[in-house]
This record gives sequence, C-alpha cells and structure tokens, in this order.
Amino acid sequence: MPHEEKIATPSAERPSTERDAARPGDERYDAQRVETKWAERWQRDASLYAAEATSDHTKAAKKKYYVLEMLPYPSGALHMGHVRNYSIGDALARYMWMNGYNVLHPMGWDSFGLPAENAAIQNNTPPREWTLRNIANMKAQMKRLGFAYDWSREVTTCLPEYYRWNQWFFLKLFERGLAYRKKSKVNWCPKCATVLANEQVVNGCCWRHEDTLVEQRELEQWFVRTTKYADELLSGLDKLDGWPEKVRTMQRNWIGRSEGTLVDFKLDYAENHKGFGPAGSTIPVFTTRVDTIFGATSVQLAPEHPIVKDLAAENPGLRAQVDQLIAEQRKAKEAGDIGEIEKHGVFTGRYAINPFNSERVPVWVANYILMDYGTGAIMSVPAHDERDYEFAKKYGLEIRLVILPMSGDPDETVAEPALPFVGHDGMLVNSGRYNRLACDEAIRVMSAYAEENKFGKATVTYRLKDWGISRQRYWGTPIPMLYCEKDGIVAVPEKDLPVILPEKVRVTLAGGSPLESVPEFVNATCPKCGGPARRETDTMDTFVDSSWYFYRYTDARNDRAPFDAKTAQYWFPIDQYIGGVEHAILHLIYSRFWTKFMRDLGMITNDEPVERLFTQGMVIKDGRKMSKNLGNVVSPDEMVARYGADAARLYSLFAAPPDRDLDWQDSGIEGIQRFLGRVYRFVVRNARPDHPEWGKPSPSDLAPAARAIQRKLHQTIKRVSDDFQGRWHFNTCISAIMELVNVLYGAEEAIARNEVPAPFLADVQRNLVLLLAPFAPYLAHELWEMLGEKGNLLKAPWPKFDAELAKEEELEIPVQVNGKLRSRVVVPADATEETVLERALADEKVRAFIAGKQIVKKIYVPGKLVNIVVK
RNA sequence: GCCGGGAUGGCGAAAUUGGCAGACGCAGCGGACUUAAAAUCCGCAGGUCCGAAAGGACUGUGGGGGUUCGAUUCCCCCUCCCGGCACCA
Repeated sequence: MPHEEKIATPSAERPSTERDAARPGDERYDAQRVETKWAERWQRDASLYAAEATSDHTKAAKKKYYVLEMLPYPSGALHMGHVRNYSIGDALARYMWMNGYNVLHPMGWDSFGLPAENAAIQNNTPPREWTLRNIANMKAQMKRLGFAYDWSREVTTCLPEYYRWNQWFFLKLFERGLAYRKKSKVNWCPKCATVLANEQVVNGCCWRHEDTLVEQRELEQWFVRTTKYADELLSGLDKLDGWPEKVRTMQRNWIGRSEGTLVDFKLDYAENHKGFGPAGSTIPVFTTRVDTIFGATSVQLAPEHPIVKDLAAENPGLRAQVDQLIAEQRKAKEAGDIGEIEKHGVFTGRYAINPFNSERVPVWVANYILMDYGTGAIMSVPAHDERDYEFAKKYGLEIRLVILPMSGDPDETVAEPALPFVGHDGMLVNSGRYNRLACDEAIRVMSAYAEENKFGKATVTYRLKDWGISRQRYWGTPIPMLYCEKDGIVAVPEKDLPVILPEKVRVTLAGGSPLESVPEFVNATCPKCGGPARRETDTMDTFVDSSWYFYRYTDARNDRAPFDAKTAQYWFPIDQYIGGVEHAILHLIYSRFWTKFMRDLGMITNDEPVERLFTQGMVIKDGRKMSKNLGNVVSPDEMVARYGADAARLYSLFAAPPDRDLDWQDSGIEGIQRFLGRVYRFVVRNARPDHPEWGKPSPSDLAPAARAIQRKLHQTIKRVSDDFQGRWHFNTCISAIMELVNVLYGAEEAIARNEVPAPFLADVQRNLVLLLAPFAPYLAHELWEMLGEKGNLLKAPWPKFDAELAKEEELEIPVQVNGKLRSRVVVPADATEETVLERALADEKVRAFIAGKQIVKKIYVPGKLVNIVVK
C-alpha cells in the first residue's frame, strides 16, 4: 500500500489561520497562481492551437472542423456577452480537438467603425492608435481567459493587408454591375453623420443610437446589388436546417418576397388637358390580387410619387394638402408606427383608366401608401382589402363586390360575404369574361392577358433593397473609385490597390467625409487619360469587412489573393458559427450574399457560408440587459481577478442553457469557485502519479464502492458526450460532472479504507480531468500535470463511454397504484416482467392500496415503472 | 394583427422517446471541525394538513378542458412575458 501515507488526514492538511497561502501541501485552490502559470506557458507556444495545414491533410484521414465565434468590435474591453460567446466556442473547439478533428478556431477584430472616430474627437487620439490599443487590451483579456485561438490567423479588418481585399472585391462587384452609383433617398443618422443601410435602421432610429431618429436625405451613393440574389437568399434558407428557425424566419420577413402583377393605369386627359401632361402618363400599380381588379374603384398614390409632384405643381391647393400628407407619413415613419397611421387622403381631381374594363376611376393621394414598396401606387379594391375598405368607408368611395367565397359545392348559392372579404378561396363575379373563375386561376389568366396586351405582367416584388454601402466617414475602407472630368467614373486599377487610408486626418462630425479635406488623398490621376481625377471620399460600410472575414482566416497571410481557393474549399462551410441573434439579419444576410457572389466569381464552391448557426442568449443582471446606464455591468476582468478565468467561463456555461438569457448572479459564480476547489482538493489528496497500469478488470472485480464510482463515471461520460453532440446544454454537462465529484467525495472513506484500487482511482481521476478540460482548461491542465501525465491535454483522447460499465446492477422501480406513487421495489437490472410485478404486488404498501379491489390492469415499463390499475 | 420563444420551489434551473417532478447549483436551516470565525466536510429542505416522532394523507409544473393506466411532455381554448415583422398593396 504505497499510497497509504499520502492520504491526507483532514487535520494535517487543513490550512491554518494565517500565512496559509504558501504552505506546502496546502489544499486550497489558488486559481490566480495556477492560471497565470499556464497562461504564460501557453503564451510561449504559438503552435499550440494552430490548425494543421491543409496540404498535410489531403492524405491524412483527419476530419476538419471549423468552429467560429463572431469577431468582436474592439471597443476597449470584453464584456460578459463575449465571455459567454467565446466560452461556448472554446469548449466546442477543445472537445473537437480531443475527438481527433483538425480544428480551425480563429479570432479577429472588426476594427473599422465610428466609435474610433468619436474617441478621436473626444480624446484627440488617432482612430488607428485607439483601435490598436483596444485590440491589444482585448487580446490580452482573451489570453487570460484561456481561449484557444490560432493567433497566427488573426485578422484585423482596419489594416491595409485586409481592407485591400475589400477594395479588390469592390472592383469585382463593379465590373459585374453589382456595385453601382445612384442618387436616392437615404437614411441619415445625424449622430453618425453618415448614411445607413435599410438593415441598420431599427424602429426609425439608428441601430447604434437607438434614441436618434434617422432622417431622409437625397444623396449620390454606392450600392451593392444584393437584390440580384434575393431569390436565392430566400430559397437557400430552406436548406439551412442547422440554423435556428427564428433566424430563418427573420430573414424571410426581411427579404419579403411577394408575387403579384404589375398593371398600368393610364392617366385620363380627356378633360382639362392643356397639351402636355404630367411626366409619365401611366401609373404602374403593383397588386397581389389582380383577380379583384374589376372591383378597383380608385387608384391611390404615395404622397412622394413623382406624378403627384407634377400634379401638385399644376394645382397649389392640392400641393398644400400633399405636403401635409408627406409630413404625416414622415412623422409616422420616424415614430416607427407607420402601421397605425390614421388613414388620410386627398382626391387629385384626375382619373385613370382601368385597362381591364376601361373604367375611369378617381386618382387619390393617401398617406398610407409607401413610395419605397412596389411602385408606390395601388389600385384600391375596398370590397376585398381591409385597408382599402377602411379608406373607402371614410371617403365614401364605391365598394364593389367581385369575389364570392367558394363553398364546398360550386353550384350551391353563396351568401354575400361580410366585407371586406379578403380570402383567396373564392370565385369571380361582376368581372366580365372572368366571371366564375377561381381566384388563383384568374390571377394567372389575367396576368397573362395583361402581358399579351402590353399593359402589365406577372412580377415579383421584394422588400429587400440593394445594400447602400457608402459612408461619409473616415475610419473605413476607401472605395477604390475615381471621378475624371473626361472619363467620368473610373475604377482604380487592381495593381494600384490598396488605396491607403491616410493617417493624418482631422476627424470631425461636421460636413461631409473627413477625407474630403485631405488634398493628397483626393487629388489623383485618371488611369485612362492621365488627366486629373478626384478620388471617391466615401468609405465602405463596415459590414463589408465582416461579410467575408471568415474566408480570410483560412489563408490569412496571403498577399496575392483574398485567400487560396483550395484552402477555403477544404475548410468551408463553417461547421459551427456562434454569436448573438442581433446579427440575424444584418451580418448574416450580407455574409450569405457575399458567399454567393464569391461562388459566382469562381473563388469558392459552397453556396452558403455557415452549416450550423447557434445564437446564444443575452447576459442579463437583475432581470435587465447589462448596460452602463443601469449600472449593472459585470466586468470580466473583475471576475477573473476574484474567481479566476475557469470560474467565470464555467459559470457562464452553467447558469443557463446557452440559447437562453443568462441572469448573472455573483453568488452563483462563488458556487462554481467552490466546485473547482472541490475538484482540486480531491485530486490533490488522491493523486498517485506513480500508479501501476490500470488493467481494466470487469465490474465484478471491483468492491462495491469502486464499482459505484465506475458506474457513475461512465454515466457521466455518456451525458457529457451526448450533450456535446446533440443539443448543447452545457449546464447539464457541468451538473453531471458535479454529480460525479459528489460521488467521489462520498467514497473518500472507502478510499481511505483502501477499497478502491490505486490504479483504478488514477484512471477515474484522469477521466474526470478529461471531462472537465473543455470547460475549465486551466484547472484541467494543472491536474493533468499533477496526475503525472506528460502528453498535451488539449489533444488527449476524449473518454470512451462503455455501456457495460455504466449499467446498474440493481434498479429501484417505482410502483404506482392507479397512477399514484405508492412504493418502490428493488430488483436486479435483468429481472423479468413477472418477477418485477410479483415483487410489486407483494409489497406491503402496495397491498394496502389494492386490498379488497379488483386488479384491472398491470403495466410494467421495463426498468422504469410499475402501475397497478384497480377498481 | 402575424411569426418565433418562454412561464416549473425563495432564486438560476433539470426531467433528452408519454413513465419517480424539482437532478445540479445558489440562498436558507441543522450538525461536525474550531477558543471563535472564515474555509471545509456531512445532513435537511416544493406546499398544505395529520403525527411527539418514525411516518402518513392530500396537493403541486401560468389558467381551463381533453386523450391516456399514467401528461411538465401530446391535442384544443385562454392569460401573461420576451424577441422579430407589420397599412408591404
């Protein structure tokens, strides 16, 4: 019994009052000492978390696994949301390493953007300096937290080595007509002093400044033709079954595909026509219900419709009213309640011709018609549209029934429906030669008729708009375009990339782009004619950076291309992407677009960037989102200093399943700290680095105490492995490990009595450490070493589950009478149904409940439960 | 209005395929160790009622109904909370 003297007697090992920290044999877990020791070691070995080169892999049988967490904006310091996000990814990466995969687990910095400019203005620090300093700080935090990133692939989007490829992609987009310049109404955030894409406007406010109303401005802007892929972006969602349904739904809503028909209504000039009419004498209307067109009793125009402008120009009275409508609409839009606007309209005095029946209908302008959807004009069918019905009632417009609801029997007389009847299951009436057609059939026939007669056609409309990427800001990727007086818009030749963002720029939020005030940047030479040219001073939306950065990780130091096609093909798609749901539309839709674009460039072969997406819940405190304003922010640095990185990470995984919001409680992390200490103390007390080999005796060879440990160990291996492979409920993984540790503590007396063989105990401890390794890497490494293991824990094989060893020899079967729990019987695990029922019926308590009654039914669910039904 | 997600002890949560509701942890209570405290270890613990106790009865997963021997789990109806979309023609 060589280990006898090593067993600690509690009194000998208990730390005394003072100066206990440095005492030899101290059992208290000093997380700071252990964690800083390992952080330094890991720091020294850059290759530790490096993904293996793909060239080594064409022959190797190792499977790849690309796990990615959304890269952070370097705001200055990590917050708890980051810690949670990265703890999930890190646990997964470590688990996959231990399971023998070639893991790619990179990290980078989404480092262009407005906060750097604000900081520059406030602290007089250049954006570059501010950003790089923040990156250094956050990188140090990540290292201290022990995240296993392949830093050799670090991507920093604000550096020319990266953003030159944004410019390169822009040129490719431009060549293919996918980047274009257009004057249009754009969203303008006064606080950002720049425009925003539609996706970046939330409830009429800026996505970064939720209290700042977005204004509309007319500006020349660069757009990316995301709508070219609208259909594929939509249909591709069906195949993304590794994505949360919620995100897919959000994207579907955002794309907003709608099938319908365009129909031209001609303005009628028969009366009051002064020789030349308003620009565009036809009014194209978009409708999803062309089958109801015989019920159209007016045409409604958006107040900002160009024809309205012309009509108003001829009619000052109308103009005042239209201005009023525009104001109402704008106000409602800004307040974010355009949906609740009080319907209000004005008759223009003009009429338009319904091309299907040549009927003259009045043309109105209404505040609920939106210029930026469809054509900005509708045909109003009060009988079959709720909004039109409401409007018609208010202004006394005609309501004409043209659809009758279809009943089961087509020949049966149908009662007049309550109006408005908006159902699709009907047939046409009062519709000339289309009478008796079913709605869907009528839509087809009538669309075709319109197309044949050149006054309309079937069409598809999207809510999705092209992506406005111009930003009148300094800290972003310069758009590589030139304006030459002679040659117009000219692209910067590829060989002249990158267009370097100048460093010495006075950043202000006033006026246009700060770059305009840098003559050496603005003044350039036209590559076509050699004459003087003006450089584009807008920079790119920072969502361009994050749309393709994950490809760059596969080949981050390439200076001839964004990345090598073969290498990207090996790694893509990303097996698991993890981040907050706030990017469900913005980042994730742009990324999907970019992937399709790169595929069509022939750079990649995958259609989608991400196989599986996981959106983790928020970290909240006291029931509310953490924010500086509320003063409920928990700082990761403070948690690491007080409890250690392992505790902070483990708690963020333990407190709730990862997809739910996590309510941070300081007392909760203390419990985790206690648990880590418990694990540490057990191993310190029981480590036998010099143990002989564990020969794996069969269960019957072990004393009951040891056998109980073995059973629990294998049950734990199964639970932890299953949760990694299926749903990711790390909280239950950790609970399972806690239970194992509790069993080990319960066995300490048996261990002291030598009922647990030393080699077996060593094996159990090894497995315990392996199970803990993905969640608490510092403690796991420390204990691994303490157990005398020399190999790299990171790549040590994940414990293997053995069903035979996990099996219970005896089962406690609950016995119900009429569905109510009355007793329990202990039976051998392999007991037959007869035996179990016999025992159950023989049970004293059960007998008391069935006495004098008739047994109707006996139910036995093997291994689970007995239910005796009596009456 | 439409589409998701959710509601379980004092709190965070668990119950993975319809089978012991509350694992694990926090907070709490009791005990051990200590001169004492901290730390640590062990134990108790949904609620109500009966009982001195051991123990027992009833009840309990937002509310109501249903299916079933049996429902946190499946079906129908309703309430509340969170997120997204919304005169989208």
